[in-house]
Amino acid sequence: MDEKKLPTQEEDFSEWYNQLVLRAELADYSPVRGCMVVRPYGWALWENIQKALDKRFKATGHVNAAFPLLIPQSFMTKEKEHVEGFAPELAVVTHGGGKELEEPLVVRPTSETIIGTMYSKWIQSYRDLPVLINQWANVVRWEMRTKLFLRTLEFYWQEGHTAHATEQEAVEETERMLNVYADFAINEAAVPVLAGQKSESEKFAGAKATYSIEAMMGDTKALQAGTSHFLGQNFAEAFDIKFLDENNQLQYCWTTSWGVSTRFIGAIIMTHGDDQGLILPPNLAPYQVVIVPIYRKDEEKAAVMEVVDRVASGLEAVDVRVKVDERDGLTPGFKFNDWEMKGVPLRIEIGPKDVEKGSIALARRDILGKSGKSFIPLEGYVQAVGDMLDEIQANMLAKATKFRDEHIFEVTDYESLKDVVENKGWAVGWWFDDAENEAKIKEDTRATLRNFAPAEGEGICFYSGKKTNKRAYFAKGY
RNA sequence: CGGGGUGUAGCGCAGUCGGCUAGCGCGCUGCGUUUGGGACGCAGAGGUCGACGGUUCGAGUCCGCCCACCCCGACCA
Repeated sequence: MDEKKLPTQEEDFSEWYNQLVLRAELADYSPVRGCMVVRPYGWALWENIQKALDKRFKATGHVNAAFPLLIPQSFMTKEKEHVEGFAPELAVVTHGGGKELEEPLVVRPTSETIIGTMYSKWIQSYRDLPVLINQWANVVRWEMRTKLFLRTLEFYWQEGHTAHATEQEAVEETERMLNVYADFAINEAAVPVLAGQKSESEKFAGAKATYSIEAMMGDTKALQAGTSHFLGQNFAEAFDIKFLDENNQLQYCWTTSWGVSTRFIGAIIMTHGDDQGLILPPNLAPYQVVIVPIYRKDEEKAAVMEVVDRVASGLEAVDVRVKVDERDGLTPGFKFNDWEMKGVPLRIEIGPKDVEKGSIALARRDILGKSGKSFIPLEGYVQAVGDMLDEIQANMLAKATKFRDEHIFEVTDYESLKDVVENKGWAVGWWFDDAENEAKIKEDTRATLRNFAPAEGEGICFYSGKKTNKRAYFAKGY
């Protein structure tokens, strides 16, 4: 095996992913099976995701708080569907301080129960509503098969939990946050997503309705990249979250919850990455620009570094995230490959020839080779680099959107659905909503109903032949 | 939990029929020459051969049991 190169996506997409995560230094395996260590470069990416989302949460009126990691086991059993959904994947703490606990504690797999408990205490009146809280946290779900970022025993996420006076408000909140996620995915991560409602069988344990954003990965499999749940009054009833309305009537609240996790990093990797490594969208990349200095002798080094420092500080002054690769003893060629593996959107090369000519060389990560390379005069480089980053961001979205659209196929009968999900990508078609039929398709093809698609008018279900006003996407998923 | 596979240096691996001092590549350290697409030379450091038990004059190698991890299925943000 050539250790310098990744396996290609073509020959083994899964192995390409595994090795890329390790070699780009995003994450590493932990001593505990199924857990992951997020390395500084991966965490920096997560921090940028956090910033972009958090800004949107604040802009829509939410505030952050922190709820505890440990939850009394009994809390988990209060909402019937919630227990059933999560029972198989709970980690339970039975001992503390050297003694067996009277009541075991579960490590949160999500926080509806503990937050619901607190909300019942905090909410008395319609004047207390709505409550719009988010928390950034880690959660634990005991998964059987794990994969870095996509499915690990412990993962990091944000979970928003809101309580409202009316059903309509809660439904609006659910949709608002779904749109926030879609906006974030498209405009920050350059990951085109399809937002829609999940089917009954795919919805969150305890929810009335679940919505998701679905992204297409480079192997055409689907990845649920974010979810938003309308919880109705299920949790309000289970946790006694009540308020007095304007008419002095006691009512249950309507609640929602919504989350995006470190899994989203997997979505970025598999949406944009190529055989050379990661390709990160400029808006989220830990380093937007890397500068590789080139020189032979010490005199050259001094002259080159003078320009390098000037270029770097000029960019930093307008908040471009810049890394100067000053590592000694590595050839420029090695550094080019190294930063390509790490997905830095734009590379600037500065050598003696550039110093002499008063220019710098730009190489964009989204277009490899000569066609992605350009030489610009030092004069006005700040503007040029900024424009280039914008262009890369836009190009990445356009490319990913084109790829996705080319791999979605309209189906009108079951045979063509089978062919599409097996060989081509995603299928979309008229679907008469029926859980049994959905299960049969899943069993037959291993493809699942990802979410419902926008539909106008009526059509004939590709499976049952029944008249329906719904359309749905089907695909194999992660 | 079912099926398959692998455990030898930080990583990837070789180690023949049981044989004496366990090797190779990458990486790592030092020095020198290099540096515009994955540099080279020289000198070094680094090992409870997954664990336990057995067979044997002798076990990385054969036998037994255990453990861990990976891949494929059932479940999943």
